[in-house]
Amino acid sequence: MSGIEDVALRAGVSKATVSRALSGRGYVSSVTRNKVENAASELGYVVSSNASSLVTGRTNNVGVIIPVINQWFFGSIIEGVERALIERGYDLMLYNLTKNTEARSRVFEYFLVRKRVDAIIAVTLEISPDEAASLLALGKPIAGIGGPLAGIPTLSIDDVAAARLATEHLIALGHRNIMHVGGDSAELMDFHVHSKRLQGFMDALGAAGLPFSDESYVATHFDIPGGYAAGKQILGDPRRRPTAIFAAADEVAIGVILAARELGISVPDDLSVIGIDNHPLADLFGLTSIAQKPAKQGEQAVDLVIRQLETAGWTPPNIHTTVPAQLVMRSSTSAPRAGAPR
Amino acid sequence: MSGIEDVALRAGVSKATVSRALSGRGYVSSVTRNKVENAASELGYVVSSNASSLVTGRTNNVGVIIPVINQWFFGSIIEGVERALIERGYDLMLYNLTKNTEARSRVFEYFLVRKRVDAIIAVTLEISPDEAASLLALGKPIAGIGGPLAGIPTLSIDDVAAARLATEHLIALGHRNIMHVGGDSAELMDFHVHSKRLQGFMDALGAAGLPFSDESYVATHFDIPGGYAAGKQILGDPRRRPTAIFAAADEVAIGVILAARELGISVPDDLSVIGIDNHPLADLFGLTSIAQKPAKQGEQAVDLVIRQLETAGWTPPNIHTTVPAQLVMRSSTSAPRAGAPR
DNA sequence: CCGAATCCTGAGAGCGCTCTCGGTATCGAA
DNA sequence: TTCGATACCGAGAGCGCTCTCAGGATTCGG
Repeated sequence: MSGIEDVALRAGVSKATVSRALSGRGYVSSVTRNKVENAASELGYVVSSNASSLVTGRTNNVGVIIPVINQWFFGSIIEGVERALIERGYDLMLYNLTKNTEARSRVFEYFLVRKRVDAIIAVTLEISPDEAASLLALGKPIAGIGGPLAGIPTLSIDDVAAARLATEHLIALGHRNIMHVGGDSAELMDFHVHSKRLQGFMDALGAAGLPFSDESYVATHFDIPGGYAAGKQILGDPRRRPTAIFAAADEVAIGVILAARELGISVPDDLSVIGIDNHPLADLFGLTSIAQKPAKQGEQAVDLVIRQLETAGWTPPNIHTTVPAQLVMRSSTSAPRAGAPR
Repeated sequence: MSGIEDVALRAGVSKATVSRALSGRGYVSSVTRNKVENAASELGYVVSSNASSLVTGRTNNVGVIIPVINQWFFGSIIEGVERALIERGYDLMLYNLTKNTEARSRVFEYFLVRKRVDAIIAVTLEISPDEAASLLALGKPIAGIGGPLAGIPTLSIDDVAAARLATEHLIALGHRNIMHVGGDSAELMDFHVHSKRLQGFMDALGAAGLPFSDESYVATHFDIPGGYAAGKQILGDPRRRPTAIFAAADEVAIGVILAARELGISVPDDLSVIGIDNHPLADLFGLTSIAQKPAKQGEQAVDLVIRQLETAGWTPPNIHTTVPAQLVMRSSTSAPRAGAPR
């Protein structure tokens, strides 16, 4: 591996000039720049990012902490973040922070601290005050997806509003007997998503003068099998059956639809179903949904940290930014059957 | 940020001793080690990995190149790789290498080369000879998932054998009219998976003396909607309808099942369906499948590169390793109906 | 035509570590 | 006692860059 010295020699200039020519910082005549570039490519030279980081203090790495990878929402975020980072010349260091406390503390105490990243993007991170403090103490730009999170700029859809929007859609269609299938709030990785979506559901019911009881709500796993199980449970008893279900996520909604189909319950004739996310499978199931774009949220989070990094003194304007979420109507929702129980 | 000097001062020892104490290399008395550790934690000191990398030449980073993130197979690999890397003290740098040639060449020419990673794990990477050469030229340990790939140790299930196993299962049940729904071989990211699974299908048919024609095979997108579309197409015409379908992946198989349900075709009574992967949703759909464990493959790939990194002179024994794949029987396959068309 | 501003380049210090090398202390075997 | 092996520690070189600083060349307005 050839070093900067070799390039300098070959180009007949000094190390300093090579550095300037290749990094684009400082004055270099175009003639010299060409010489240097030629020499560099002839030697297959490429700057050692370690050496350069050592003096500049910049690593050109951004750490991403994420609780799950293998789920549409999270996978999309990673894709968005990666794309945006590479485009700007940064590398992505991935930390999959599960509930596992051992690996967890390891990441916090060991990896993130080692001056390996310039900034951190934390995705739906449910962190303890200690952990938050240690993140902040790094003095590095941080952005969160989810939130709000004390002291950290975050962005997400307005979960309460989205849930209310979904519920209101059902109410507007004429439904009066609506149930909610949400996430299990015992699950760590939720950033209070579950409780907020439940809240929005309750708000909408309340505003419409509809009753809410324990019977109006079922918690389950946040995936298709979870929705399926909940669907089977809810729809099993014909007399209790609601005319509409608001699922807290499209995966859950799809599970509900599958359960309904299996029970011979027609969607939307016998049962309307709405979810949140606008998952790629929503189309296949004709699922009405509240759309959000996690990949875009990832890009925005990158913006947030990179801007802090590159424009001195800039700090994010709001502590929490709400990104848009809109109703996408498909065929899983309609007015309840005329003779439906109320 | 305090440096090693500060710790040395506070502990009353030299920089060299601090380095030894903290890195665990070389002789340090336990008394001294304690002093150093205390001083370090009191100061909140943590070694600069850049400075250390600069002299050791090791970054403790492993680059992972992967074509997709948001799919079960790939997401699981990332999870497995990440877990295994963190456990061993390495960080994961993620490069999502799509077909997009711009970002692609960027990763190859710019990122990977910059001495930022100690090793590379390439997942189902369909690379050009040039790209392969540039990877090898880095002189860094590489492992691939998929393959085989010239000059690079790889690991994967035996796709031909897995496909044959799936097909043989159908044949053994008595099916004679079997179709295959596979991936579109025009898609870049496939490492010839599609053609290999088709091959295994053909092999099995041939061995059983069953005919293969253009009609025996449909290519589609490698996901649930793709399987659904293919299913609709295949199952639409009752007279052409096979008694069994071998789908090249569980997502595709699930799509086929959904299509069948919609057409009122009973699985497995009217149609047997088998896939490959043992996807988490396979259970929900009762899908018989050939199981593989991508997360484990990820861990094995990590093993491969880390061992090369840490045990001098060690090189991977085989150029390509086959990992096991087994039949998992569920309820989507059975003997064909007695009066079924042959 | 002169001084100031601008452009271009090189010498060399130093980023924060690790590692070699040499020196001292300890200890068991000869 | 002597000697070699082993344990422990410090001084200082150097990893491969970037950046400051100083100096020379060039341009330009007055």
